[in-house]
Amino acid sequence: MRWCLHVDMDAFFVSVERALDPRLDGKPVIVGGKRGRGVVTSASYEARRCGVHSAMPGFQARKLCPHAVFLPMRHDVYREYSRKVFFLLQRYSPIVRKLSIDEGLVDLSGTERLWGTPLNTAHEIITRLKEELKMPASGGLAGDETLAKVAASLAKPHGLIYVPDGSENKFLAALPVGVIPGVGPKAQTALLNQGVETVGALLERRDFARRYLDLETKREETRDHSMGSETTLAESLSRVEAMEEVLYRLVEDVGQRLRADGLHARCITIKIRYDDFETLTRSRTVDVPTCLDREIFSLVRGLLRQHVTADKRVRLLGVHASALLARGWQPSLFDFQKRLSWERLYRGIDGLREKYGDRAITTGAGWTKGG
DNA sequence: TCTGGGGTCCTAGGACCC
DNA sequence: TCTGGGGTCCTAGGACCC
Repeated sequence: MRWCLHVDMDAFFVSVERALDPRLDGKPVIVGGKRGRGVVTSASYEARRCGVHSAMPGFQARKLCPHAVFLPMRHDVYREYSRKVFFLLQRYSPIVRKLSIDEGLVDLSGTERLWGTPLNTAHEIITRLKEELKMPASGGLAGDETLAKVAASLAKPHGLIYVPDGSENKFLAALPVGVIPGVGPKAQTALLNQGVETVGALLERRDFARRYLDLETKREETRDHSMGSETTLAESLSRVEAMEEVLYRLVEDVGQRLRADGLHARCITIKIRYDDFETLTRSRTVDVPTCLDREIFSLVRGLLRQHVTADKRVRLLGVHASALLARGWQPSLFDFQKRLSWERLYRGIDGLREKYGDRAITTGAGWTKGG
């Protein structure tokens, strides 16, 4: 029998802040949403009682919960705590999969000899997370990954739900279809219009079940990764030159991350969002994959000038790299030499930044305009 | 001073090729 | 005087997740 434990941290970013500053215990705490146009990233359960939830605009959260403690995001700190969490999970099984910064899947199959029944082990893990790391978590224990995830989401906060072998259908039948990972508001509405409200009803409709409930076929690990950087401007822009300066900073960020991972991108995309929230993306695929700021910038600048609407103000700009390759492309020898020296230069800059901070080297105006 | 930023996956149309 | 048609790549948009 296979046993999957899905572990999901409760209000993870808030919990990390509390682990570092116990004075926050018991108070409504909100991470993110401080800047003018920011949104809530994580809200403590005290804050949620006021109606605050993640993705809510900051100004709204402040209105609903003015006495909350607002904290800025500290990504590095959360990543460090995430490592601690997964280090603890790995004590209980050699097979632990990281699903996100605050979610993991522990395969407890065959660990009975070492740790006792999967249910006891699951309890133990949730308890240790709380006691050793001060990280409250919820768990779902089931014979299937999807089921375990659903169970964990229903166990929140700080609970554990166990779905015994053979009781899967009984467990699922009465639940709304929205509990299925991948079924969001749109799909839920579409299903509701067809008279399908619960997972049980969905299971009876073979046509829909195939589309939404394909629990068996697991996705292959052939993911075509992508990475990007985007920013909502504190103030919307109307001058193209000002947009280009922002774009260059985004390009630098993406280029640095590509080089850090030893990746080259074949497809570069620009994202533009106007004040009225109309959003467009325009992409270019290149023959020679690149990780060079100057090449990426030249592409996105071209796309910007070609597609930006002159009389509308821009509130967000983004640069994304996709169709990422580790190696395997064959430029001509001449190009290769030339590119290699550029790559070396950028890597040198990356190194200095890592050592002395992002402000150590800034690009001159000539580069910004030059492409 | 309304509506973040990091991603993945899917669909659909058109170009192009055989 | 008729519209095949399958496969792949590129592009754009959108749903969804944390």
